[in-house]
Amino acid sequence: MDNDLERAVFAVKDYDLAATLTSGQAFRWRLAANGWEGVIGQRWVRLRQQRGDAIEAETFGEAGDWQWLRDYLQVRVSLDAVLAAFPTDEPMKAAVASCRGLRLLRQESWECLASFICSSTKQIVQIQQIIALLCERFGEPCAVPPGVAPAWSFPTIERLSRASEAELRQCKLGFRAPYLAGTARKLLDRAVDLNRVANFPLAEAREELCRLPGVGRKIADCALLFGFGFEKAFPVDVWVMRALRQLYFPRRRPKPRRLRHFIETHFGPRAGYAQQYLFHYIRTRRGQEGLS
DNA sequence: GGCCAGGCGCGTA
DNA sequence: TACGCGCATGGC
Repeated sequence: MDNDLERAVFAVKDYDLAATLTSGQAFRWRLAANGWEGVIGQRWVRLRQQRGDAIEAETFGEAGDWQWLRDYLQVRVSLDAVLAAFPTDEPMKAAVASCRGLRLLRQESWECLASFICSSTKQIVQIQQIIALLCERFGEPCAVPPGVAPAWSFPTIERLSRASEAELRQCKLGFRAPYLAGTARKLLDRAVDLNRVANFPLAEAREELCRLPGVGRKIADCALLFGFGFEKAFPVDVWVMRALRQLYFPRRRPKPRRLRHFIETHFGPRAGYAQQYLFHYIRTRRGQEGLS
């Protein structure tokens, strides 16, 4: 194998790489001395934003035509087109103004689903720790340049289905351990087939994912949005719920039914992007404007 | 030391 | 359909 550092540069517009990689959709990116280091598929990758209008990428070994990275970063998506699909209300304007350039990534579906099974009632830092442990223990080592921290691929369905609950608990999964193991086994048995889910309409895709242990509506929506490309999926976690209540229903108590209807009708065909802006906005304005 | 974290599953009203 | 609770673990 020809182990060389290969490099490419992608022209981008309205792309905030740092905000995107740290926005709670992917959990394997670390800021090192020479840029953001992570793993995509079996490849170690380093990314750097050059000024505002380019992303420089390096990998170690065969990079091929780099389409795998264009897909992951979604560099061809026009942010203008995304923002044009948003509602024009004040909360959305404020959310976009707070972080223009925030993007959605397109991750591998199994890794994305498994990552979010690990995420319930955990802070982002802890999710990163759990996933790092899983990769180190059950993944395969990646080729990395000399002097760079070791890196591992995300564990396969097959490998995690063979992991015992005790082994998973050692990765700090806690009560999520049987969920992750159970989901891996069900996928291995083809009781649920992720390749088929990709071609379903949103509601059916969600229903199918919810048949997996540890996967409810929120985690299903995260996987559908970040791992399958369903742009209308709108994951509601505690932060997004907080944003919706404070920004759209102040001093009211919308019932769950009403809230779901609002979400499905208000945010348009790219609601998932809108959700990501609201998530980032409410999390970063904590402590400001007297809001708790 | 108490509260909270990119929730889910299950029991109950 | 809508709550309430337990479930591990760690950051603040």
